[in-house]
Amino acid sequence: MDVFGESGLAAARLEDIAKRAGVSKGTIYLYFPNKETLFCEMIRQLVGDTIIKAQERAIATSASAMEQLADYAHSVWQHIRTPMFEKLHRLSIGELRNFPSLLEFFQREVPGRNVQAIAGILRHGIATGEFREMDEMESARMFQALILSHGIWCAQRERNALVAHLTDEEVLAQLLDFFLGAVRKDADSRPAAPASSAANKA
Amino acid sequence: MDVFGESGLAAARLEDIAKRAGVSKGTIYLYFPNKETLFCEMIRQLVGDTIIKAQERAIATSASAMEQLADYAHSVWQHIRTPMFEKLHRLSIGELRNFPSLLEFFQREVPGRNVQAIAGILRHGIATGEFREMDEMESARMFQALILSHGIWCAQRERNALVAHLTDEEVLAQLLDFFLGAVRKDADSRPAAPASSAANKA
DNA sequence: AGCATCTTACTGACTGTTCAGTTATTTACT
DNA sequence: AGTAAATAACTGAACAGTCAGTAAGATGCT
Repeated sequence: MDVFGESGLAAARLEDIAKRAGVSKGTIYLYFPNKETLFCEMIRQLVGDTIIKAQERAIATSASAMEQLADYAHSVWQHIRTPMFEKLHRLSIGELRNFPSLLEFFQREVPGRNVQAIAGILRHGIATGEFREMDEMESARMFQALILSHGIWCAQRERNALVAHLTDEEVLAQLLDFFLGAVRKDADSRPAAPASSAANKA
Repeated sequence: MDVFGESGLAAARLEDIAKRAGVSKGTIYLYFPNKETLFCEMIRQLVGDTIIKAQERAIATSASAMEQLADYAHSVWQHIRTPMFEKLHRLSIGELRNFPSLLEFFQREVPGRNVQAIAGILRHGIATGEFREMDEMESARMFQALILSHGIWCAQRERNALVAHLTDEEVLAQLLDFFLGAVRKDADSRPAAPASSAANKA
């Protein structure tokens, strides 16, 4: 990942990978038929690791939904802000479109699982009355969109004026705040039903 | 862009670019000293085009802030959903980190300008009382995060379960709905019926 | 135990190919 | 004729992938 993540699939040199792994180039070919397969196996492995880490993000179901959400967001944010995730994401954008099944796998397992988890918390919050009525999958997707974009921007903070003046903590706090503002049940509930989201006129 | 966008900087073949441009490879070297420069000039050119297109997104200042926002979102969404933008974005993620000044330029001119424009609309809406008090740059950034992530997901709709079941129009309507829910002033006299009619004016 | 054979893991020099960049030549226009 | 623009054939470096060879241990035989 050090090497692929630095230069992408095409520009990465197998000798560099071998050196980084402490073996010779020939050895790689004892385990992988070619460069592409090595690349794909690496992605698969790392996505696997990510899944395991995600499963460790235990949700304290005793807490309020808002606390659960904050905890979970914090945990996801920490993961998104690792160099590892940044590389994985960059490769998934730049290279994985040439490996459609792998892209599908990545999308299903990484953002997909996140959205599921968030949706679960939202559902809980709706049940307890902390959150307004809504399509929880839809809102969870919104959350994922917010946290992912901000993670990417923060990864290049010094080149990105949008977040250059903010710390990681501030960014997370802002997006949590914004999201909570959108899902929290306020003093008076609004008439806009969740089913009215414009799927009708089509 | 057809060729670079398909394979990235390293894997793109100059002969393919020449063929696509209807010239021979040598001709390219009459205009560009090398492959990297050609690539950078292309990005610069396309970002320039994007800026011009963005400036054409006239805002009818007579309309309500909510209508302005819906119109602007619609226009930005149309742009984000072009193959052109998808490629530009993919390259900006995958390749531009090796050209820091170019990345900075891209970030400033593309998402930066968008956020500025949205912030302007929000400011207007706050002044007219349509929107609640807020940091409008912050909220505009949230909007950008929402629309950008969804644009990327929709570009690979068939490989991405998050949006596979939704049309472009539905996605846009959902995210506008969500965003408006977060910035709209609540307890006031809001026209309840057309709240979700953002995408179906046409 | 001593020795021989087999096996596994690895190496790195080598090969063939691909392709960025160059140059000698042709084309087209004034 | 002169010259600017374009070409197509060429060159050389980089590099993916190969393979003959090495080394270290395991197995088996006396």
